[in-house]
Amino acid sequence: MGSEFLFNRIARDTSTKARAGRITTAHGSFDTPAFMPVGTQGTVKALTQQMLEEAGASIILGNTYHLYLRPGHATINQLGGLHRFMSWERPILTDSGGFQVFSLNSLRKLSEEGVEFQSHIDGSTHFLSPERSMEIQAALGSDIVMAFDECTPFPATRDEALSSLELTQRWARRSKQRLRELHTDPAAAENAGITIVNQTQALFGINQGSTFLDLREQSLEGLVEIGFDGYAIGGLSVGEQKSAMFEVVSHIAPLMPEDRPRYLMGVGAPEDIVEAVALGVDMFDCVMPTRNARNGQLFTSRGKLNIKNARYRDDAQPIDDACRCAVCTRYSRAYVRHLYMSGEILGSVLSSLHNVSFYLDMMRMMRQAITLGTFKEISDSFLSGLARGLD
RNA sequence: GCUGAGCUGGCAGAGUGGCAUUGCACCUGACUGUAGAUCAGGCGACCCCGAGGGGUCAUUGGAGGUUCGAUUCCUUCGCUCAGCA
Repeated sequence: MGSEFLFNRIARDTSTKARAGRITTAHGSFDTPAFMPVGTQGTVKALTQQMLEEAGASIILGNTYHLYLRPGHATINQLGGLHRFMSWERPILTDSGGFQVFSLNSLRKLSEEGVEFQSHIDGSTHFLSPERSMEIQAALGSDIVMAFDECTPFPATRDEALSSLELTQRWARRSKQRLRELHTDPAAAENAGITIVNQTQALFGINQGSTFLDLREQSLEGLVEIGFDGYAIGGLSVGEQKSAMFEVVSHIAPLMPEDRPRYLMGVGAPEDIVEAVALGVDMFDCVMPTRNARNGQLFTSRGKLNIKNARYRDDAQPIDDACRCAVCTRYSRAYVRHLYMSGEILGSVLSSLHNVSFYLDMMRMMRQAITLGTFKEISDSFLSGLARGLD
């Protein structure tokens, strides 16, 4: 594993820690800093794969937990893996199920071995472990596999954070061992009932430690010792203050191996992503553009806008006149609002397309600025635009 | 014309002597590795302030009555619907 997974650094900003690069996988390459739209159940909600391609999505997320429960990883494996199943030939990263261990905590029982949990769909009992998560992700054939971790709940005492990160550490080692085994020992895959559909799956380890900076360092050292293709910062945006989140990112990101991708999991709002790019983060994912779109909240270069507000009833302007996405070049705010007020599906479709396009354009803008050496000016101006508001 | 059933917020629809319930619609807000096309709050008028609330008045088709107190009971008028002439 990892033989065809590459991270090439292309440019580095001099006034910040921002960096631009290119990641190569078995399903092609994508440029960083990158935003990965979240497609939990084999679909980025409300968008077709063609829309995603046209909006410029170069990698998307899938989820181990959800796809394991439905339709089942064996089914997807038999159909040729997740790429073929959902007809998406660009890279895919799969989350390990670790986040569901956190968000579905009322339905689970945690042990050293793994997590016993009840399906949120039908209440049936299942067991997820590092080994099981690797089997599922191998069956799905994603290009980037995430180690099975425990997303430490917030708030956590220092002792809780420590024992949580140590568990994540042991699970990280087991994840690596099992994924390697599945890839190098044909009998192992066969015994697990799966076919290896992607020979070059990269594996990322996940940094934990809550808001304790020394624990974050301890976690990172342990992960680097095991050795991963990339490193993720997990356990943030789980209820802590934003200042605490950036304290962690600004401390730990620069300590992460320079020659490996750095991935900040679950973040975030546009301004959060810009700030994290400036701290040297390469990859992001977040449900915000898609979930908020379905709930009528749209992102613009002048801050966010709730399209359901009465003030947009007669507004002939595009959602964002600075946006050149397929929605903004064709439809008015009044029309999109009408779709929402009427409960029409197209409202969610157009809003999701706009929000995802907005995020992807923002990433493109930052990549270009880093390469041209203008990141500081461009990002400052972008942030002040967001803060200016629509009035 | 007779008989019966009704009339409650923008709409629908509970309540049957003591704070007018709920849904829809409408108005806001929230959402960060998706148990979420979800959730939360507001929704008669006017006034006050320390911005958290506080106060006054009105209100269940109209008018009257009984009662400490009426959406609820009584009288009457109006309107709607159904059946019968």
